[in-house]
Amino acid sequence: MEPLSVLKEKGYRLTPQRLEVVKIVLEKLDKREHPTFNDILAEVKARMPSISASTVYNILKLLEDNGVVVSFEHNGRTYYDRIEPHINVICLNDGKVIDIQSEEVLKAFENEGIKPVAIVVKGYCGGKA
Amino acid sequence: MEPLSVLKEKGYRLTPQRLEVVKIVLEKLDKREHPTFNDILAEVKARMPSISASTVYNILKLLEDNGVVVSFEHNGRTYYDRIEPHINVICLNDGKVIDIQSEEVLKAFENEGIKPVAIVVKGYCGGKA
DNA sequence: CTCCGTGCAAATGGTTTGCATCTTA
DNA sequence: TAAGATGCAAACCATTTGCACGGAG
Repeated sequence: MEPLSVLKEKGYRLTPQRLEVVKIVLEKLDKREHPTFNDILAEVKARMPSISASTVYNILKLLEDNGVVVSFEHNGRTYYDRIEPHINVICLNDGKVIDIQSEEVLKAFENEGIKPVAIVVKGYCGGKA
Repeated sequence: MEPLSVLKEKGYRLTPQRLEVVKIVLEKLDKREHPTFNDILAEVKARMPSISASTVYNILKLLEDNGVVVSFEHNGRTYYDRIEPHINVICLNDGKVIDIQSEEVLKAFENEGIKPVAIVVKGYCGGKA
C-alpha cells in the first residue's frame, strides 16, 4: 500500500514534516540507496530548514513501525532501507553497502522457515578473503 | 588456528587481561551465545574486578581485527559472535537472536560470489508475519 | 477546540580517546 | 628497559526524552 495511505488509515496526521520526510526517504530508497539518519536529515533540512532532528527521528521510527521502511545498524549508525526482500552486503574491504537481489538466497531462507525483513551480510564482495 | 596463537604470532603481548577476555568470550561463543559488550564486561569483571571497560573494548577490537570473533549491531549495542559461517536471526517478535546452520543459505551466498563473515537477518522466526 | 505533533534543550548510553602509569618480552 | 598495555576520566556522538507551544483534523 502507499506509504501515505498507511499513515492516514491509521489516523496519523499528515503534517508537512511527515510528507517531506516520506518523500525524501522514498526517493532515496527507490534509487537503491542506503541512507543513514544523517543523510536523510541533511536532505530534509535542505528543503525544510526549521525541522528538528528529533522530529525526523520520530517520523523514521513511525515509518519503520508501520512497515514502510526497515533499518539496520553499522558502525554506530542507523541505515534505512526499502522493504522489498533483498541482501545488503557490507563489504569489509571498502565499507560500501551493496544491494543484491538473489532469488536463490531468498528461497533458501524460505526453506528454513524464515521470513526475512532485512538481510545484512558482512563479507567480501569481490570474493577476496 | 588457536586464538592465543594468532595473537602471540603477531607479536601481541599475552597479558592477564587478554587471557581472561579470550577465555570468557570463547566460552560464551562455544555455547552459541551472542554476548553483548556488557555481557562480556560483566563476566570479565566478576573474575578480574580491576579490569577497565576500555581495556575490554580494546581487546575485543583486537580479536575482531584479527579474525578471532565477528560482531554485529542491534538496538544500539554490539554483539559478538563466532567466526564459523552461520545465520543469526533477530526475531522481530521477541527480539531473540537465533543461530541457524543452513548449508543451503551458505551455498546460495557462495553462488552469488559472496564470502560471508557475519549474516544477520531481521525477520520472523516462527513464520508469523 | 482538542489532541497529536513539533522544536528545543538537556539527558542518556554506548563507545572512544588522551594520558600517566605499569608491565611484558 | 623500552615499546606496548592498562586504567581512569573526560570526550564524543548518535539517539532519546521532557515539556511547552503550535497546528491538523
